[in-house]
Amino acid sequence: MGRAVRQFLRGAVQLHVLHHAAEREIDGAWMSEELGHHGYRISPGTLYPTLHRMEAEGLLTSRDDLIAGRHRRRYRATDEGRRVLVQTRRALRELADEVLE
Amino acid sequence: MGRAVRQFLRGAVQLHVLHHAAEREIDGAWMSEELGHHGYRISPGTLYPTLHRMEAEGLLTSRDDLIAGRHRRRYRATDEGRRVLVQTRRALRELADEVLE
DNA sequence: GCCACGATATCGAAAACCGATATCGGGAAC
DNA sequence: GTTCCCGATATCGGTTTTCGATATCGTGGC
Repeated sequence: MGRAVRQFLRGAVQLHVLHHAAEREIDGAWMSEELGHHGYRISPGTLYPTLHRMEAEGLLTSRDDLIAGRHRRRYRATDEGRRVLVQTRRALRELADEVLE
Repeated sequence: MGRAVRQFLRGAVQLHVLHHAAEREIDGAWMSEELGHHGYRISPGTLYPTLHRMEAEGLLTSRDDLIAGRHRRRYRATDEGRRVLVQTRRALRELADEVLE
């Protein structure tokens, strides 16, 4: 897959995160696997800072969950995150309308 | 508009460029205006290096056109650029299918 | 106590982004 | 024909983001 396609997918990572985090609690490992299924191949060194940024911007909240001894940081979308999700979906819809026949 | 939306749009800039450059000759100024109409607000310091990169990667070819005295670099998509356009459209379609309703 | 594990966090280098500024060539003014 | 202006493109320095690789951290098994 070319750089241009990867760059497009990278821009969509936050949309993907918000989409799932608005439905249920997610964590980094699950998100990494989920994105992998869609061919996103995002590295931990990109994914985790992205989650931190989104939390710092108020799009996500997190709590530290202990599961079978191992701790997982679980994220949910905030109200602001849901607003941004709506905006980004609208941008996606417009893009699709213009670029797909 | 938030950073997350802008980041999504930025990832789509190359898709937009390929979409138009596959139909007709484009130049930086026209592309900048066209993107502006869709709320993209990309700065020259990003747009021009992006066009250069895409040409260096073989997605675009350019010729230096003189129009009313001013020279404009006009771009067209290459065959490789069209292939990447198809791939990126496919990625967009899958994304829309997953994230919209 | 010590080690292996899995998830998360962080590191340093490379790439990309940005606003601002420089360049460049012809037209207009005079 | 010299000077100034204008618009498009190119480039600059600083900041942000990405990346693979590696470190950290807490628990359970031994």
